[in-house]
Order: sequence, then structure tokens, then C-alpha cells
Amino acid sequence: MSTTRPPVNMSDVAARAGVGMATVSRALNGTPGVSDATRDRIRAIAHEIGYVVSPEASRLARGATGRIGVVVSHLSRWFFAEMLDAIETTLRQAGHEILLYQVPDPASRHRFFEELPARRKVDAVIVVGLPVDLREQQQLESMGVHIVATGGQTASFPYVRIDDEEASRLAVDHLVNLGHTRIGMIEATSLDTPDWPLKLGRSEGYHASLRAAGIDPAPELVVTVPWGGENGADAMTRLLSLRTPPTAVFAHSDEIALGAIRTLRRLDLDVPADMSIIGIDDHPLAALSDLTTIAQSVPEQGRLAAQMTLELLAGRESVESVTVPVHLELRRSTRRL
Amino acid sequence: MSTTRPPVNMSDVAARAGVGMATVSRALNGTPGVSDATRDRIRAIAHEIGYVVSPEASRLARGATGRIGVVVSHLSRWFFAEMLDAIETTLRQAGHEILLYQVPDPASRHRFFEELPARRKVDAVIVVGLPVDLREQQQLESMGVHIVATGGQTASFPYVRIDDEEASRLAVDHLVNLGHTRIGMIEATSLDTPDWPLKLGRSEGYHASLRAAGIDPAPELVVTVPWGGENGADAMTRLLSLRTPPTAVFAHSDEIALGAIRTLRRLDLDVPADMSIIGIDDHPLAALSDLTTIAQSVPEQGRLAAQMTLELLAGRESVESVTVPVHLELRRSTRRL
DNA sequence: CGGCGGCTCGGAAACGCTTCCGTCACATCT
DNA sequence: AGATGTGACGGAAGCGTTTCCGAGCCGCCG
Repeated sequence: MSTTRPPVNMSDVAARAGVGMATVSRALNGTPGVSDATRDRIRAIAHEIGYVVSPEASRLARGATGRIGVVVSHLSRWFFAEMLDAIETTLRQAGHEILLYQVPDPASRHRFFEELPARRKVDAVIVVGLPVDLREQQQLESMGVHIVATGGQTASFPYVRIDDEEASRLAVDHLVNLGHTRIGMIEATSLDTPDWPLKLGRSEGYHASLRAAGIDPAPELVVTVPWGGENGADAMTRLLSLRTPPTAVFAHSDEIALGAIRTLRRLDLDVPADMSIIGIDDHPLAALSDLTTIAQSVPEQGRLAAQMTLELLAGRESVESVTVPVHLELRRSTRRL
Repeated sequence: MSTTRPPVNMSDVAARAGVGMATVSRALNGTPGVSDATRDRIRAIAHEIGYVVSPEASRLARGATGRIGVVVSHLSRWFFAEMLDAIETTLRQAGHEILLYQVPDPASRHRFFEELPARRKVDAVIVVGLPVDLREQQQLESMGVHIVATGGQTASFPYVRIDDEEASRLAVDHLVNLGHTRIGMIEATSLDTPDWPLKLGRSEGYHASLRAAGIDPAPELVVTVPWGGENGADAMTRLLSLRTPPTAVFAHSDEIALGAIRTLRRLDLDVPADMSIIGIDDHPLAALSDLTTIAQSVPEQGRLAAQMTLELLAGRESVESVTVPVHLELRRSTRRL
């Protein structure tokens, strides 16, 4: 098949440039101790004969991997993909590589931490949308790998997140301000880590808002389903079958909300005339569906997480966790009662 | 901060087991030449003292990276994320690691191939939704890295894709069968690689279908916009401002279609009563929007691409490209005229 | 009973780089 | 002018594995 290249090593460059390997190494790495002239010449030669340092060898000698592991639960979901996008961009700009791990279920998650696939393979790990328990944390830290979390977890290590309770409060406040009093909530749980309900305080925010408005939360108005649009649709059906259905619904996320809307549409119920719906996320398709939502900037969160990781790697002893703001994105799925 | 572990090396295991390093290496790698008893003992010891081989050193000595690069244009888009999901899963199962590269614009794409970031860092590259020109291909192959493409490109190297022309034909045939004769098309181009129009034969399919039905394609009925839901919405506006607007529209993708639908909804036009819409993809939110579409299995394509890569790596001289089937997913956005 | 083949296993040479040290030449200071 | 400092650069020792080769060892055949 392809003619595998004749290996080109650093010594070849050295020979060609008439200098020692040490100098080549310094020249290529930008390490001081080489005259500019020599450096340029070496670089030119390296480029000319298509030489690139072997990362394996380099890392072995250097002792660091230059890689950052990103652990994600569900690549195919918008939130995670968007996050990964931002992380990738930031990290690559900083010259790091990202090693991707998808950990969709408890089993593989356990395996990940147990078999330590990350061991020595990465300098740090960014965990997105995944709980990390204390033991796992210590496991990683004892190997000297830093951890940063994003997408839900608050922890003793640095994280970036939104204030889920506030986001929910904002959403429900909006509904309340519109005159609604019978407000339903579709709460989602993570399918794979049921131990770690996706609520994250979202139902707390819901209740807090109602309480603040002097509305007594009716238990039957909050229905809990596994995450996913289809389940959002089902939840809406359940809400509609109540003796007194709500006049507005706060959905755990935009995907859930979109599912709920489909149920309404199929029943020929108009949004927002017959029912107000609000979600959380500002999924790109929320805009296309005219869905009012609480927007959070996922790219921002990804960028921050990546930056925090870089700082940790740069030796900063500790970096502060951050909570990014959310805001109401008013569209056409909610209306005054 | 964390107590960085005292490095544990293979020699430690060897000492502890009272054998030579060579034996430890063999034992741990499953290489023959070690008695089962010894092998078990060594493995136990390794596990006990928490030893894991250093991938750097291993690879350096072995000469292969064990990694596969995945080059993606837009992580945050459903199609790519879904694809990556499947690829990751398949590859990891096979014990490979995936090194992620995002190449959003021509500049970074050029850089990727030019600086050969993949050089020696990966054994193979899976390119998703990206054109690879001949020079770039040769560049990679000359370094001995295999290439597999998916998500659009047909090439001289192995690829997996759908038949875009057939998909389009299916879509338009459906509209024709419903009695529509004035059928519009919203064609999308890639924002970043305008040289590589995203049409991929989709407009050919459109025209072919019309021609087969004896319908004369009116040029003004196909509008071309950059990829994206918002642009789909704009395109719909343009289509509606025609002297004689179409009665049905074939959209390049579901996202585009969803954008088009928003325009219609805002204008109080009913889908499908006033306008039939069909897309391509079967985006998860298409189901939530009751959008009729031509479904393609992205996970399937990802899985196949990954498998082909594995076969290549396993030494199979050549693997055959595959075209996965598509089918009409009938929902509620199209209707008999 | 000697010899031979097959297993196990150990020594040590790569693998390709980084980096510590030390050398050298030259400029600067006294 | 001699002493000293400074910047460039080379030699070579690792970094932690893999793997080639060869050395024991045991069982079995003739």
C-alpha cells in the first residue's frame, strides 16, 4: 500500500544543519539558548524535509503528556456537543490535544475510573455532565491529574456551571408574571445515572418561585420523566389528563419543552394561546421553534472550563469555580393568561 | 496540593515478582512466552501496586500510536456529534483512543493538513464532513496513516455515505406523489467551504425527480443559502415572495426545514395545510416537530466508518466503501395537494 | 544415557527525544 | 592584557517499554 515514509529523525535534521541534536531540540521547542540565526535555519531545514518531533518520544523524555482528557456522557446531545466544541477550540489554541472519553452508562463510568484509562495518558480531565464521587476524585488526584467539572456538578474541585435554581426561578417567575397560577413542571432525570437526578435544583427553583408568589404548589403538577423529547411529550399528555390541567408548563430543558409542544400541537392546542411553555437552554432549535427559554451560554461555559484547566496545568494552585449568568429569552411560546 | 504518586515502573513490578522486565512486559501484553502461573502472578502484583504501563514509553518502543484521529468540521451540529458518538463508541470498544480535531474553517483545515498535527500522533484518520483533496490525501498516506471518510465525501479512499441524490429523489418523489407540481427547494452550502457546496448531489436528485415526473423545474424555485436554520427561515421567506409560490418545499436538511416552518408559522400559514415541507436527516427534533423527512442512520454510518478504519489498521489492504440506505419517514408536515 | 527441541525467562539494545553539564569562543571589565 | 562573564552549542544520560537473542532447563526420543 502506501510507501511508508523513511523515518526522519531529529538527528537527520541535526546532521543536515551541522549542529547537535540538543540544539535542534532547543530550536524547535523555542527553548532559549540558540541564536536566532541558527534557530531559523534549523526550522527551515526541519520544514523542508518534513520533520516533526515524535510526540511519544518527546513526552516520554519530558514527562508530561500534553493531553487533556474530556469525559462526556452523551456526545450526541446538543448540550454536550456544544460544550465539547468550545473546549476543543480553547484547548487546541493553547496547543493541547484532547483525548475523548464517552461514558454513557454507570458501567462504563465505573470502568473509566477503575481502570484508570486516563492514567498517565492525560495531564488533566474535564468532566462534563457527570458526577464524580469523592473516591474517584481522589483516585485522579493521587495520580496528579487535575479535574475540572462542568455541566452540572458542584464539587470540591473547580467547576463551571449555571445556577440551576435561579434559572428555574427565572422561568417560573416569568410565567407567574404573565398571570399564570396553575403552573406545571416537567422534571427530567438522567437516564443512566438515576442516582444523580438531573434536577440539580431545578425543581427547587420552581417551588421557590411559586412560594414567593404565594402560590401553593400542587404536587400533581410536577411530573418526572427520564430525559428526552419523547418523554417530554408523554409528560405533557399526563399533565393534560389532570382534572385541572395547568395553563403553563415549565420544562426542564428545551428538548423536553419541544416534546411537550408536539403533544399540544397534535391535540390542536395552540401554543401559547392554550398553553404557555418555557424551557431552559436556548437550544438552537428553540429559536426555530419560537420557544421562550432561559438561555445559558454553553460555549462560554466550555471556554471557561478549558481555561481553568489550563491555569491548573500552568501551576496555579487553585482556581475559582464560576457560575455563569442566564437570562430570559423571550419568544412566542408564553403568553399572558 | 495532591501528593503526586511515587512513580511505579515496570522494573518495580519485575523486582517484586522476582523476574526480568521482559517477562513483565510479555505478561502484561499477553505476548506468548510466559507460563500462565507467572503471568497471573505478575498481573496480580501489577494490579496490587497499581501499575499501568506508560503509554508514551510503550508506543515509543512499539512504534505505533494506538490512536485514531477524528477530524470534524462542526462538533456542535447534530450530524457530526451523532457521528462522533458512534465512532467513539466503536473505536473505544476496540481498545483505541480517539484524538479529536475540530476543523471549522478553511484556515484551520489547511493548518491541519499542513502542519500535519496528526503526524505520528495517530495511526489513522477518520474525516467527517470534510473534503480532502488529493494533495492532502497523499500527504497523509505518505506518512502511513490510513484515511476513511464519512459524511459527504466520495473519494479514492474508503468512505461511507448515503446516496444524496437518491435521498433527494425520494423526498421530491414523495411530494410529487402527493400531487404537488410546484415544488421548491432550499439548497444549503457549507459556510466555510463554499468551494465544497453541501449540495452533494441533492439538487441533482431534485431535478431528476421533477424531470421524471414530467415537471419542468422553475429556476426561481430553488434558493440557495448558507447552512443553518435561520437561513432556512429566510429562504422560505424568499420562496413565499415569489409571484407563484410553491405548494411544497424540499429542504436540504431538517434544520433548514425547521427554519422554513418557523417562517410559515409566523405568517400563520399551516403546515401541511398550506405548505408541505420535507427535510433530510431525521434529526431527533424532527420527530418532535412532526417533520416528514428522509431518514439516514448516522450512528450506523459512524459505526461503519470506525469498523473500516479498524480493518485497515488490521492490515486489510483495502476495504470497500459503503453507501447506507435511506428511507422516507412519514410524519405530518406533508400532505396531498 | 546423551542429545535435542521446546518453553521460560533475562540481558540489553533500541525507540526518539529532552535536558543537565560542560566546553568554547568571544566580548567586557579592571 | 589578563580575568571573568555570557551566550551558543555538543555530549550523553536518561525517560519506560518492547523485543531480539541467547541461556538455562526439562522431557523425550533413539
